[in-house]
Amino acid sequence: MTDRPENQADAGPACRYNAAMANAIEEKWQKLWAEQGVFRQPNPGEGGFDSGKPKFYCLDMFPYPSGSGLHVGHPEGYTATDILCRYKRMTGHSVLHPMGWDAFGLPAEQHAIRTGEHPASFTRKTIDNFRRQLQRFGFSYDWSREVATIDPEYYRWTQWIFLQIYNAWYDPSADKARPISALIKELENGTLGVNHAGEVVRADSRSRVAPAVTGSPVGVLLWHRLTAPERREVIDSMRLAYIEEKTVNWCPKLGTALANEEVIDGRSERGGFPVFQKPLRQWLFRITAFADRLLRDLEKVDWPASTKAQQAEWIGRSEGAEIDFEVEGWKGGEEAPPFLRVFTTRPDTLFGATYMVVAPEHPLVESVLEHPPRACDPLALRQYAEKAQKKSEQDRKLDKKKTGVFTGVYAINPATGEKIPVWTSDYVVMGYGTGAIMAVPAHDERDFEFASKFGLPIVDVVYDHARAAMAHFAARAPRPLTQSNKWDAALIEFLQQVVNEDATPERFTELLDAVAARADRIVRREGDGPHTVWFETLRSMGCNDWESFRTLFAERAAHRASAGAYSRPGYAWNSTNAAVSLDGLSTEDAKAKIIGWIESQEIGRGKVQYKLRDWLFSRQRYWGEPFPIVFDEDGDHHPVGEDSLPVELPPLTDYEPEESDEPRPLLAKAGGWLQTTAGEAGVKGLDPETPVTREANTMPGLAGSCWYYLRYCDPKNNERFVGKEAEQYWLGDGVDLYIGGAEHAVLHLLYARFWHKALYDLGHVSSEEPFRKLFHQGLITSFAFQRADKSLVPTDEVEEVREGEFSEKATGEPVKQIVAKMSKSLKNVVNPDDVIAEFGADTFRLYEMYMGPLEASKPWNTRDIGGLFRFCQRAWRMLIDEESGQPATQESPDDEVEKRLHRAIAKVGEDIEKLSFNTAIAAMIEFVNFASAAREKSGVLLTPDQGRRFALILAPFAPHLGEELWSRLGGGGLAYRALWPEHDEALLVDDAVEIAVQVMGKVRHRMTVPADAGASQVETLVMADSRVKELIEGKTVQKVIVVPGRMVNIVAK
RNA sequence: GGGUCCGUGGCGGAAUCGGCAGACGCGGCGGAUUUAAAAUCCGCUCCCCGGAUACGGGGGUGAGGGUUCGAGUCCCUCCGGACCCA
Repeated sequence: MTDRPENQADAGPACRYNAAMANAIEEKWQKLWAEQGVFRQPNPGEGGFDSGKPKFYCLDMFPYPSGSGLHVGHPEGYTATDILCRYKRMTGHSVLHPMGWDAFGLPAEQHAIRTGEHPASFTRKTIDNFRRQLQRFGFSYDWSREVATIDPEYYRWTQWIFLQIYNAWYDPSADKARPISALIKELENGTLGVNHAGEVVRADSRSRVAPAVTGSPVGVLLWHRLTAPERREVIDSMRLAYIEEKTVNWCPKLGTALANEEVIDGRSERGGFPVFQKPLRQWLFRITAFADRLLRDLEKVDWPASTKAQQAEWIGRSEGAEIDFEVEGWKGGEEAPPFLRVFTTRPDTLFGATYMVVAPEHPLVESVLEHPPRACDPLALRQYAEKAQKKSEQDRKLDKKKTGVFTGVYAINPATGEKIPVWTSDYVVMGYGTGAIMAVPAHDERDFEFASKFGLPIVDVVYDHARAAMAHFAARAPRPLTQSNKWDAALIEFLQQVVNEDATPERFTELLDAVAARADRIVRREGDGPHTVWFETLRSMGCNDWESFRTLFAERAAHRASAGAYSRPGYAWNSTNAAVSLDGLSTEDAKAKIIGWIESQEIGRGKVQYKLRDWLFSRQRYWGEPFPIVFDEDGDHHPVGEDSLPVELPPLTDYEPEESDEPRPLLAKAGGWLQTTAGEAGVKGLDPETPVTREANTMPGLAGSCWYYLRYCDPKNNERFVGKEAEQYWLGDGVDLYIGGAEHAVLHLLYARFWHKALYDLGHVSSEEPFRKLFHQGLITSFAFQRADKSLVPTDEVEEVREGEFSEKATGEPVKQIVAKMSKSLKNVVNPDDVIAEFGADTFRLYEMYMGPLEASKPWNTRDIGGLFRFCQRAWRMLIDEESGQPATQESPDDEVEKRLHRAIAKVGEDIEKLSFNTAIAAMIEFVNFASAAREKSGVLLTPDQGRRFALILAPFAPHLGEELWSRLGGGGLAYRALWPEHDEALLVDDAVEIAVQVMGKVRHRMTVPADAGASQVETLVMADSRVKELIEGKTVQKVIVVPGRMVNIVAK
């Protein structure tokens, strides 16, 4: 920046608003606000609380205090909420506007490994730096409510919430979480029973579905007959927080499990070390029990449509069916009945299931290996199954090259009665559905690839609109249409009819008859638009003559011919047996019909399935919340008593993960802490001397952020995670406005909603949804430069040759200016501290809000900041004499200035409510421009009162400048505490308005008419105008449309 | 491949319900101030044609079509981009 504006120089008048002054007044007011504690918002029951005011809870997303400090993206959302909060206070609200730190996480731990500095001390420093940076912006956070997830007094309650969830189960009949104690009671009194599979069932329920290969016969077992360990197992399996052996990506070198995104080609993203699949006992949250409510309740919240859509997509509700396929040629064990159960979202394609696939881990594979049928190659099968274990689930699903082995077993397709082979392949995984699928290669991409590779039949059972029509034509076209050499022209006539009418298959025969009736008039019209497209389609399917076309559909091979599966909805085809026919039905109707048939045959049932998985809650890290759980010598888990919380993190001497084949969390290094007694750990119900081992995993990063908005309501409470009264007051109907980035659209928001609902069910919070209104600020991007070959050039290697034209300094080659994310490599990262030093925080705030709509992603352009700095300067000059620093005002108000001021007040207030800050600022600029011009032309000044009112509407945006102007103009107290100025509606409208006069929709003339004139009066005035008469001379006026206050349109020919 | 959203001057962007397209800012051009520059202030600035004053005409919101007295805004097709999911 060589040509930086000289706003720092002390040249110019003594009292001009420049960077030095901006920084001085900003620091002055920040000090004063802090000294007077003006940002503190009391809770109900505390001194200074005003119960007469409506509440407004405005929340910023919990920042992670990274070592590199704030970037320009942080203050965007924070400035928006600050403006709104300041405005809400001025309009008489009690405003809760807190800030805190989501401070656990890997970076501090990695820093500890490098430097040996304790993650806590490092994190404290980054927090202090973040807080300093935020305070420099003048944000009005109530810092007395500051919380950090790493404070033992905070994570004490994170652990407490874990225990609430641990001690709860999901009661499907009540559709809510209830305490485990209630479950035990109902098992005791026989309302609930336990079946042989160890599942809790209603005592009176009877399953009509035949048992599957994986299940056991159903029968109700009385709770009282179970042994104590059996009972314990049943209870533990019902908890909302439960332990399960889960396969993870284990990296021995790093000594930790990795998320799927951290594994690339079987190696760790960091370091490139090999990663293996390893079963690990881990904690999971049963979020799937809440799937339906999490989906349903999206309707209750005011959130961006895209975010709702993403959550719904993530939850992934699909209505499908569970179907049992009879298995032949396989002598399973006594206990294993000869059925293969599958779940499918497309039961309507049942007729097209030409083979089945089971996961390599499926019990059928093991059974087959014990008694191999004749067609089975046991050696190959065993090898394949073992190899599959080593691949990650992600790789298995995505791998383009399909592999698999035939099990030698056949199943019967219940719809067609055909024998279909059962294969095993790693593209089917055990974790989803039943671990077995019916493969419909014509309508599923992966099945298609598999079938193509292994030569399995591919049979069409669904067609899109056009292919359905082709199939109809192939089967039913009368001879006159097909015998001539114009069969393709006739087909195209028919297709045109079908498409034009958007006809469903029911109408096909009728349309075909109509085409046949004029068979002699059909000509081939290749070369004219739509016809050509159809001809090309036919050729691409390899249909060069009538016979090949007819055969294609007769053999149900249209999808095979076009070398791709058709997986979208369409019309069922080729789906008829003696008992049921789906032909011609839309996919939706076909699903309903086939499910009805399946249920009537007692071979399956309709079933709702979710994509959502339970939340894996264990991490093998150090820098996270410890679990309030210990294990006894039998390996059974026990909760730490609530009065013994928090379970604090033990100090470690080093944070280096152990290189090991055996997954071992970092905390296992703290031997003295790990091995303890029940008494010392505070476990109830065990002999205090019982030796126990603490849970050495820690909670994941998203745990602390699941409830911070609750703690803010009552951050110092040490009796409860949040006081009841405070929670009800601030959160009775949820957070009023939650602003943060769209990158948290799924996980954080979904997990927080899940915790909130669990707490609601258990009676700890009063609302069902935590965040009533959500808003995402857009990304702040930056300009970057692109060479002709699309490679990017760092910003400092580019110069502007002419307006809007840039070239690379080294080569002189022209480069294109594009918008890209800020990145260190592109040298286009902006540091807020630098910008503040050069222009002040007020200018920074104004600039970010003026860039464009809050929700839009927009490029940072340093050049533009000067405009907002000049606005501050002009606003200052409008009211303050630049030489003396004294107010430059006059005694009596100018009418026009007063009118414009009212308009600005009204517009700014409205726009703040709409979060339309860019247009609010534009309105203030317009006012300042008007006042400057008035002074220039006629020496008119504002009165002190007008100046003060302007200072008040400026204050939410540029709080320091607002405060300074307010005080210099004699405002009493702080602008921060003042009331928003009133405006007079009567002054918002002019007596006369200029309207446009259109003739045939084109603006031809402008006229000034009274603002309150009615439509007929306006029409009379307009039609009497001489210019209008001129314009319509020689024409007949057919109609005159009057939009009062805007325009008149004369329809004349 | 699917979902969500978006295409308006040289740039960022305005434009309630379908009613004067381009508010406001940047940049650019011209002027004032200055020894000079910076800073500051004032004026002009969608494109084209004619008149050269305060005017008149034509075109124009990614492309093409449609609905309407009237479309940046609504509908259809296409092209391009962003984000999310796969």
